[in-house]
Amino acid sequence: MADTLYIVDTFSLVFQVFHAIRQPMTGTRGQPTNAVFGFTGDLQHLLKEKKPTHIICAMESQTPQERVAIYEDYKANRDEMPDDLRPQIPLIFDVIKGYGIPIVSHPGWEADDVIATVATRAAKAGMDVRIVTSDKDMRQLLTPKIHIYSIRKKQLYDADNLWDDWGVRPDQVVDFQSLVGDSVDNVPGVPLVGPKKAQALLEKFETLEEVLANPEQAPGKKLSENLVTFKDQALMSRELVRLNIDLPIELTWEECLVSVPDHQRLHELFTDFSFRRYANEMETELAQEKIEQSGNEKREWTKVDNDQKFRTFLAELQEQDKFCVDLETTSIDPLQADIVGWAFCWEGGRSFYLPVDGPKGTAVLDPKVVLEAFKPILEDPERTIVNQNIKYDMLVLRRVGVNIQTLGVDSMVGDYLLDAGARTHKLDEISKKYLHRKMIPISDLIGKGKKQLKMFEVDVDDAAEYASEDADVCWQLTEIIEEKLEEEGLWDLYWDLERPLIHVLAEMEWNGIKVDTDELKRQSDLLTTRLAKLMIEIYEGAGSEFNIDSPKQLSKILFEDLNLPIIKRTKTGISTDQEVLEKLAVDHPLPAKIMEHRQLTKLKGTYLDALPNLVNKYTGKVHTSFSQTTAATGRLSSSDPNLQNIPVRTEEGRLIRRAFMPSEAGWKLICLDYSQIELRMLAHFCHDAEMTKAFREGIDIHTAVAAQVYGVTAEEVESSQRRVAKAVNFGVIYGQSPYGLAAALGIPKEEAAQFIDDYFTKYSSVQEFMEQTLDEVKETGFATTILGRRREIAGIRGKRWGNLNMPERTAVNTVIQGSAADLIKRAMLKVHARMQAENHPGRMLLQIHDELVFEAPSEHVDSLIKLANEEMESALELDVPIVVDCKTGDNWLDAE
DNA sequence: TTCTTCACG
DNA sequence: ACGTACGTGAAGAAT
Repeated sequence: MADTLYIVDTFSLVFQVFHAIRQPMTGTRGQPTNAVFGFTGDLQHLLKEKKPTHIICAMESQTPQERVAIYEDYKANRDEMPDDLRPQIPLIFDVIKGYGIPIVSHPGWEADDVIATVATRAAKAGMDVRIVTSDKDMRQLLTPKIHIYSIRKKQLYDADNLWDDWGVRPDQVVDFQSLVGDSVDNVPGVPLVGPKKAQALLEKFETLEEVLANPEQAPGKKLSENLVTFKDQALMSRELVRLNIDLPIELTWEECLVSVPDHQRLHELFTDFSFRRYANEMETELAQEKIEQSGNEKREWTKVDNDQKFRTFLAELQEQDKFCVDLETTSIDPLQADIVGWAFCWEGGRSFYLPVDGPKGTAVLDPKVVLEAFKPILEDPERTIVNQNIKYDMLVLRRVGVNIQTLGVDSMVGDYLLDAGARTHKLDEISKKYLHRKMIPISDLIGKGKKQLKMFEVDVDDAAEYASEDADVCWQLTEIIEEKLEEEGLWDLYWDLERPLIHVLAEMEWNGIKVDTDELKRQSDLLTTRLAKLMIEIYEGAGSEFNIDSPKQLSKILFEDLNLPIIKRTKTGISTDQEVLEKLAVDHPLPAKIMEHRQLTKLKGTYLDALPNLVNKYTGKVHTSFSQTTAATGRLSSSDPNLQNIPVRTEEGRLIRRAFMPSEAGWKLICLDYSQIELRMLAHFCHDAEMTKAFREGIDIHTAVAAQVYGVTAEEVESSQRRVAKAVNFGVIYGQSPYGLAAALGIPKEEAAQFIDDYFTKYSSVQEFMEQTLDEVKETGFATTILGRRREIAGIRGKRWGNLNMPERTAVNTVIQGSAADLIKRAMLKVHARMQAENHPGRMLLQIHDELVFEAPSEHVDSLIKLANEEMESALELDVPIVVDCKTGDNWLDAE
């Protein structure tokens, strides 16, 4: 493959993106950055997608005068550089330099001539040349080796394309343009000659000389005259159009080689410009470089696969008061997983693997003997156990009768506190982050896709290497993370909140919740019937059959066949979401049916039909998995199945809750939920007298706010006013914009802006809290919650409320949502502790952000409510009272 | 694997 | 160009 040189027509591109990106973009100091952003994206596209071997950025010198000497009005029609663009030019230079791309210009000459010279030279040297420009003048350079690349259209342009456009060969372009002229560059040309006439003339006479030599043969009297009158003007135009390919530019191909970008410098620049995504990419690259530099050192590990070795190992384990234990098992679901092997690592970094299962004929230890020997050690409260995601191992062990007592650092949870915003907290990821060490991917052992092996089918030596690396890396990580947590002031949050919470979450997952699969089946069957009918009606209404679940096919029906108006677009097509369908429903009966169909298929597919498959075959219950390390704000998340999003807002969906029930006869479900917890948290942070008063007096907060803003008494507040107040209240928590509020309420943006204004006039303390929060986040780089949980937030700019950007909204919301998450986590610990202390037979089953669900024998319901209520309401001392509402029932529907 | 949509707080 | 109120997880279609 020949080398490929990309020549970037820098200013051509810069002007293009500057005009393409209309909305203002600003960096951390308010400097405009839209053109920098667009240009950076273009460079990245070229480097990543086109993968050139060589690249340069060509531009004109400060004083391009050569052509002005020929024609003083040359480019006189060009606009001055816009004020918003000028300051971006040095920034663009910085970016180009950061990528290590040479900037090439030549005194007195324009970029076009520089490009022509370099391109011609490179083609002669055997390179394939791609000129990145939208400038038509460059077409004269086209050869089999030199093509033009349009970065907007992502298309190459060659002599064939030229023939299609103008009907001339590349060597005729100069003559063609000399005749036609160019208003942009103020090249005069010959009057009356446009592209069509020029093409015809050149087809007949081949060259400009011949055209001018035979003016009488041109069609039309006036045109013939013009060819005589404007002969000199045409010849001068040719001097303007023709590019110089002989500039004495000093440039070696060596300098043009694509090199490794200066990731450090680019990271600094992109952070300064608030290009968050690009900055993150540079960070990843930096980390990658470090890993590649450091390499992996081989660490020692020992396989323990006979009784003799096991006795020796056990004696050593007895000596340890802190160690990492990691299980290799048959399933990622801890409640269905059987142990295949045990990996350990401790002080001194020595690691071990003990297989208890493996391919036929390999030496393994007796699982029962091993388990019995380990049980007292693992259950010894004086010994601290560390690992990555300990909750998993706790549950696997609990199934075989082992209850781990004392937890130390969980590397996953620890990293979550140190770096809440990280994409994941998986072991290989944090290993790269803290140890700069790459790990053996599990796919090396078991493969990937359909024919994955089970862990016990893997060669024991391979399993041993893999497993002991896990334990080894994890041990090192827990040591480092412990130190970091202390340094960062996050140790108490870890030790007193997140660490004990692991026990509570394990307990809840272990408990599981009973679902009535017959009830689910009944409801599913009902929906099947209704859906069948709906489907027929929809096909009739549409006039044809199609896949209703396919947004693409649905768009065709709605917007092509029925010609309904397009309300909004998605990235790849026309939106057909709920909001759109609601608007369309006014014009046509079909959208309403689609909406109903959507709702029912959702209920059926995601809940009614999916849940029975997730019932555990041993317990007959569903055991969700709570993730402690997913939500960047500090909330938990739930999956497999997600029991935090069981329908409740619509009557039909709500019925699904009837299928969730107590797991034993004579027991009840109990739901306790915090009332308006996020708004109370807001009132607490603001120390707002009015809001605090409303909460202390137990007045409905939305009514109270409506009364304040509208200047009426609570009794006079109308339901529409309360609705607006409620939306504004939520808006405050989410970081509202007039746009968002307008969308939520279905009112004009100006009206929404007015409400927000009025709100902040009445509640200036809320505004102060916002501003204070943003100041703090800007200064420290972190949003911090009531218990000191932190989330890194970059790119905070102004603090003008009503026009917040993503980082600002995230910052404010994180403080409120995260503090509410802190509160309920602490409540869970206290409730759990009380239940243990009082030996309460009830069980904690679920947490749904501001709500806890329990089950208990009927006769113990009251004591549970009392206990839980007390602990939840006193979980934290706030400026405002914390109120918990409670309901009980024979199923989740009745208990809501 | 990515996109769109929609269920929850 | 991006996204349009914050935070999640899951399903089905399209790629």
